[in-house]
Amino acid sequence: MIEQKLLEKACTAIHQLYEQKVSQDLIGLEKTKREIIGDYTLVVFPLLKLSHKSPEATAQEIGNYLSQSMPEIAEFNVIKGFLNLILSDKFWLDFLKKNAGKSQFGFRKLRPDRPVVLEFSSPNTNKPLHLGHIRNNLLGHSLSEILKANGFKVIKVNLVNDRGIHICKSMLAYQKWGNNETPFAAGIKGDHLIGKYYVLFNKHFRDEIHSLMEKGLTEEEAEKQAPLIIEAQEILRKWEARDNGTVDLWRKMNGWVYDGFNKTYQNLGISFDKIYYESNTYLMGKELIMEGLEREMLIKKEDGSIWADLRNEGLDEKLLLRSDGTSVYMTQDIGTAQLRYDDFRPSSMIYVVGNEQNYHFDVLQRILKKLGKEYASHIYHLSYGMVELPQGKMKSREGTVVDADDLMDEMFKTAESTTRELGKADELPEEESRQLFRTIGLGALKYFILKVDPKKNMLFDPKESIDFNGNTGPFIQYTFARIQSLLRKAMSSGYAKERVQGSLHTSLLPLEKETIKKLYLFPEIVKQAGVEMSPAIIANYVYDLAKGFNQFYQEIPVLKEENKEKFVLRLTLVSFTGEVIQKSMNLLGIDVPPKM
RNA sequence: GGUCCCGUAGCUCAGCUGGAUAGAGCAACAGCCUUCUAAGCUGUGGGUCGCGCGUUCGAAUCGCGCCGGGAUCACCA
Repeated sequence: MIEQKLLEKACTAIHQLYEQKVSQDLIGLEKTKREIIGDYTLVVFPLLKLSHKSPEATAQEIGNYLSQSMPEIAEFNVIKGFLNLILSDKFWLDFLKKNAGKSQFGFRKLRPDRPVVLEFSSPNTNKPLHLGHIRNNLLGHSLSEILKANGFKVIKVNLVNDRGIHICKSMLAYQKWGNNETPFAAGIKGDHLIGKYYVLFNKHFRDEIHSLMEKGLTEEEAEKQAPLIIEAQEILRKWEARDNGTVDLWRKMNGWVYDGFNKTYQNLGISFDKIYYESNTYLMGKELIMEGLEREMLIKKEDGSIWADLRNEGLDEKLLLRSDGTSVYMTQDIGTAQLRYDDFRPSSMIYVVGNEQNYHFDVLQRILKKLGKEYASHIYHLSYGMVELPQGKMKSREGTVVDADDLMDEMFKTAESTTRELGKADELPEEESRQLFRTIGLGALKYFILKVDPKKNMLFDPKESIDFNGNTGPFIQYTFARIQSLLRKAMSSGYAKERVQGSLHTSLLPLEKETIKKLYLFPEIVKQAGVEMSPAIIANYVYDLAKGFNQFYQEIPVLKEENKEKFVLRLTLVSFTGEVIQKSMNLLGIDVPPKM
């Protein structure tokens, strides 16, 4: 990387010129602002106490030294104490020649380390997936691709919350009002069918609460005494006691949900290497807790409940097993962590889970540490923000959710109508058109979500459909399609054969250089996205690249260029840009179409 | 109340490991298709970077204090 070399040389320069040792962190090196001529800018202000000269003089002296000792530097200028370095066209051309067409460009070789276990999705089995889950799934999938690009072996795992009071509510409602309905007979996806009964339960539950409150109970009392919740709790007890009928129903209904989830996952284009079920992992959790109790890492209260005492860490006590011996959410997460560790001996375990669970993961990590698990310090919670609607947070029970399947269907339809309006599907065969609408619709949706910093809450307004113009997935896909079209034409012209042999000795136009500089950034962007676990960094980068390329494309002819060197340069630049756009989009889990 | 997160153009978002006149897109307005795909390109207008104080040669960026919004603190998940 040229930045590193510039920094080292700058240190040497200071040492030579001012006889002072200097560490690299004191030197500010950054990309030159767009309005100013230059490629890299060295900020000299922090160096003035070493040079004892004016900013201008210092910049001038360092500039002289650097341009003499580095052939890559063609010239430099000094503006207001900023030293702007201009690299030679040859440097950029060499970079282009060396990396264009290289399939590994920007990606690290596989490290010998142990794998990374990445958990995402983690749905409850009582309702279908919604937009919040989409964000989770897209982040998880993209992150796995980004980590792979950074040389990690990644194991994608899903933890299905298949047991607990929530599924019992759906089961109860189904028993009462289901008439043995099946997804097949009803003609709806299994997860939606179960969701229907979950909503039904809550509707009747609310009714019961209201009538109890009219009889003088407080809301809190009513919520505990309503017959429906008592019946649901009874189902949970039967389930834990392995009651045959209950377990059979549970199995049947969960099976429907899995079929539904699998369709949604497939539609979204995501997959897992291993699926854990809470109904299995909570037992391991119990075991670990009993073990921790024996070794006096945990405490037991008089009523028999078991707790972790975190008060000397500034937190409170945390319940791990109820007085009746049943487990809570934390119980199974402890078990799951251990199972994962035993299964894969990972170097780290990443959890993609919403920021509403920040406290939970903080506590989980501390408890595992308390239990003496060394892997506790290698747990990372990728805490992402909520997707909010204009009226606030999505709430399943209040019906204010954007359903994942509906949203995808809507995206496909919008993609279709927009594409047809533009007349772009006219010559495509039916099957290809269908594929294209999917690619574009998903591209718009995925990019819309992934371009936002994962940590931040984001807003989705269902009334305003997701855009296809401007800073969007389709914009980038379109740029890629134009590139492919141009390359196809070049191939048929016969010139293309000379592409690789071209010596590329020519000068660069500003728009050419701008694009090359953006391509040069790609490896660093991939690395940064990995370190920060942020697909948004890739998304914003590839938009910038596509935007810049479109300016180039608009202003500078490629196929009509008669100078062979320039033709070869531009064609190389075009195909390389296509490669990097494709790689970037794939890191986001987005496909790019050959035509659109 | 304790802890944590957020507050940048009318709207959605970048920029935040301190650096030069704070950037995109959408929306509005004005241009560009006998030239490689106009889902594109160019231009105009639009900002007390929530407020105040501090650190610094230099603060949207760091620190402190307010104001506003959100999350969380369950024998829920």
